[in-house]
Amino acid sequence: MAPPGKAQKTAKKPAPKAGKKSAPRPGRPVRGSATGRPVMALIDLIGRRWVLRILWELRGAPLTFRALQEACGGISPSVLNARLADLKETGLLEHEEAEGYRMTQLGRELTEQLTPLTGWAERWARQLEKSQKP
Amino acid sequence: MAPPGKAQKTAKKPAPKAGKKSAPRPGRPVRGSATGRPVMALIDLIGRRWVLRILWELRGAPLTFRALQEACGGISPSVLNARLADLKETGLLEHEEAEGYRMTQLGRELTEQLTPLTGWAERWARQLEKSQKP
DNA sequence: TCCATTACTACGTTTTCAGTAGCAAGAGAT
DNA sequence: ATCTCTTGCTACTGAAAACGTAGTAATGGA
Repeated sequence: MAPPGKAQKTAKKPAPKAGKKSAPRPGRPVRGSATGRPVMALIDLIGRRWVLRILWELRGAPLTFRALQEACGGISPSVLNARLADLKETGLLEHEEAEGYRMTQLGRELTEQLTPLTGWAERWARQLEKSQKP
Repeated sequence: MAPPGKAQKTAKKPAPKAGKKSAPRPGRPVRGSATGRPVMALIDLIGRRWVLRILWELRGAPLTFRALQEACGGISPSVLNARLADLKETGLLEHEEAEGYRMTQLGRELTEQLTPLTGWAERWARQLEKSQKP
């Protein structure tokens, strides 16, 4: 066991005392990594539920809040709103009165990197079929 | 702007009634999408907490359970084990006595598609710095 | 035998998400 | 002005997931 003798009194953490959460971003410690390396922040961000899906649904045209909610199969508005706040805060998307939520340039670059995953997913599906019901 | 008459579906899900969870996989309905499209299964899978991180940590050499746990900054063993089960079940990684957990060929192809995200994350970091403290 | 390591499992606490209801603001029609 | 509709949310409760720690069985030396 690595950490030496500090196990006797199980003192609790009394005051994390965070009033508000903010999105993971480069330069700050994130879940499971204190280095602040940008790729770790990205992994933390897009590893949160719905984030990837939201980006995916917005890869084409902008969508309004309600349209996006429907596109995501009825995601609850509280969670959707929280994720949208994260994505706005990290500069991946923005809200315009007329059109709704849309990708920023940066966001578009990210989703462009993600589109080839479709191809991989197809191969994955074929492979699983083969090994599953042969 | 908004699609008209199909916003008010009051479809309820009264009986989740699942004895056991299984990983999202192509061909089956996943969270927020009933179509079974492979890319949706992928989005669901890697949008789960720690999945992307685990893949990331295994992109180089295989790691034992403990080494992986440490690499992920002290992820709890119950969650790690659950995620490893998901990833084994979906054919992305496998466990070998001697070396520990290692990517399958398919898994390696996926992580190879993900590595360029490092570059994007660097640009993201620079952009956020600029717009933050100008 | 004792000690260390590995791969987990159990379980109580904390955090996050789901699901539904509802509200304030704006636009158009009457 | 009022009525109705849409939009973008907020509030609240209950369920699910993750956290964190302890502990167990199996294996391998010294």
